[in-house]
Amino acid sequence: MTELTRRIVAIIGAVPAGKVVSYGQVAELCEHKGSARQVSWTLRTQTNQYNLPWHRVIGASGKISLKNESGALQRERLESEGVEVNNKMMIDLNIYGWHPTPDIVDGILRKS
DNA sequence: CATATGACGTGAC
DNA sequence: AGTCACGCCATAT
Repeated sequence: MTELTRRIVAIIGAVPAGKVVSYGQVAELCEHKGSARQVSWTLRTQTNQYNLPWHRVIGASGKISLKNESGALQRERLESEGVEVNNKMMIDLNIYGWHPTPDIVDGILRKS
């Protein structure tokens, strides 16, 4: 696995329940701004092996990106931990967005 | 090596 | 707020 993938897994695994992050935000926290698509690729391929809280990752606009059944499942899992999702699959990032401080992020990346 | 493919992001309108 | 055209970048083929 590449260094970027390792970091993405570490960051996503550290998102607290009841909070959400965007794909691009995860990329930025990994010091790979602009690699949002790699975050989605990682989620699609590595989720099972690392038991990641994939449902806490959404689009930058606050909208759940998955469609149909997968999206419905993501919504259920989020609501079950207290995150409000409106009828347009949108989440208020001002309330549920995760904004770790740089030192926290540093610890996460260093520890893994 | 050339294209295609995304669970994306952003600016323009 | 919603659409669109690009830009982005690791993998896949």
